[in-house]
Amino acid sequence: MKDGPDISRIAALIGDPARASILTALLSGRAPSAGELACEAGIAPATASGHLAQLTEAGLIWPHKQGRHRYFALAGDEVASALETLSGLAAAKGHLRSRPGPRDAALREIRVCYDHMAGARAVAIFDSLAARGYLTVTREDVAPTDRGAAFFAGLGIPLPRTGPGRRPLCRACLDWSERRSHLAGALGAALLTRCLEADWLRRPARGRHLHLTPAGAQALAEAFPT
Amino acid sequence: MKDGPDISRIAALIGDPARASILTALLSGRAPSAGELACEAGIAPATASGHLAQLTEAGLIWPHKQGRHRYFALAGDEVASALETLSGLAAAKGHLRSRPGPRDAALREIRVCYDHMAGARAVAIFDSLAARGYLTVTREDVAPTDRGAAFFAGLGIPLPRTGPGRRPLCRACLDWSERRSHLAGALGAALLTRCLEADWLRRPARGRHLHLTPAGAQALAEAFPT
DNA sequence: GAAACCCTTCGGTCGGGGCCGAAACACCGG
DNA sequence: CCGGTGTTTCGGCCCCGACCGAAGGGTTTC
Repeated sequence: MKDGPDISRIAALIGDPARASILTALLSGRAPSAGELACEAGIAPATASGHLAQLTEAGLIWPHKQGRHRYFALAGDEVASALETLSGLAAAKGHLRSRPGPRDAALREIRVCYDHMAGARAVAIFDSLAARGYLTVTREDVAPTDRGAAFFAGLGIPLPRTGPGRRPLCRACLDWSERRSHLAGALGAALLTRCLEADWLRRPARGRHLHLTPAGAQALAEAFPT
Repeated sequence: MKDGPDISRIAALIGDPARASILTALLSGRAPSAGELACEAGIAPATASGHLAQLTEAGLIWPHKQGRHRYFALAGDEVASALETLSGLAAAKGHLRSRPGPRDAALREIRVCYDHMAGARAVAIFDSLAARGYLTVTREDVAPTDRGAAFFAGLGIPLPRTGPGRRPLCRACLDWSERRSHLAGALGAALLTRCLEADWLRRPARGRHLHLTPAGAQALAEAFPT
């Protein structure tokens, strides 16, 4: 009914919570893969694929295919500036993210992030590893030390193989509830797998929750002292 | 899933076509009533009322009650700037409004706007009135001259009464298809009523279209020469 | 007080679109 | 050629929310 550019089409794209999560994740300047973005938004890869297709077709993001992966970045600074302007407006009007609810508390404690652990407990594990010299943590990179490799072997986790075309061994993933890093990458995935297999953690049929068993609480406290 | 302001809530508000129409209408700086905004967005008053409540609660617009009417304005320049930024982004990405279709052409020629005429024909009438000195048009106001009053009386349209609490006699309404003003207000409404009653125009049961009868085409051409 | 007018609330309908699981498709390494 | 992995397509479910008609407050004019 109005002339001019169709403001509602683009606003509707940003208006979906999952797509907004994707866009704000891209606002950091990184170029994550489709799967990582799905994890970030808390949705299944299939759903994320649909969202990414919409955003790509609208010209808001640019895909960059490389091997099996597809990495995404914001299409330009015009997009970034529009997102920032909206953020400023939202902040000015006092519309903050959902305040913590009852089940939100459990999520903040421990949950699945893609294929590794996240939440307060995961951050504590990361800190413990770093404090005892099992990980070398730089601004850009995370790697296990020799002593760290031995420590993981003692937990029944041999270091996953590394190489070109394979998944990075370690990554630092920013935890949204803690605003600090937890362990991601192939090693983070192996750690979660080990915890599930040892029945330290159980994952419900649905959702991102993780249930910490009593045995798991004790084992994790011993393995990762503060 | 992310911290920070909830960008998606506000974007979702702007993302609905009806609400976007309302907001862009307010972007002109006018303060239309709820009914006018409903007309602008092409929705029923009941629906518009719901949208306006949402926008008000979100702090994007400010209501101003006056008598039976409720007028609305944008809540501030932050809102306006966010809308403009989105417009710019939409334009840059080539997302224009629906391209003119077959029935869109008819709408651009002549249509109903609330309770008066709009479109190319309505703009031509407005220009004709102004050119012949029947209307005094200032930047802020429109008013009929004495000669204009006589002219309208000759058409069978006595000047509607004016006064406090009553509808403004004349208003200039910006035409979206022509980007110029047409005659609104009580006088504009009376003109449309006269045209319908003289069977110069017919309005279908639904939609904003107006059908110009042959007699109407002749009568309007005589009454409002270019 | 009655009537006209503007706006809102309420109930109910309905369509769009987000979501997931499963399967198909691409790509890599062996 | 064959598993492992990342991504997309497909089919179907389901819920949110936009929409309208009708009825109910408020307000102004006669």
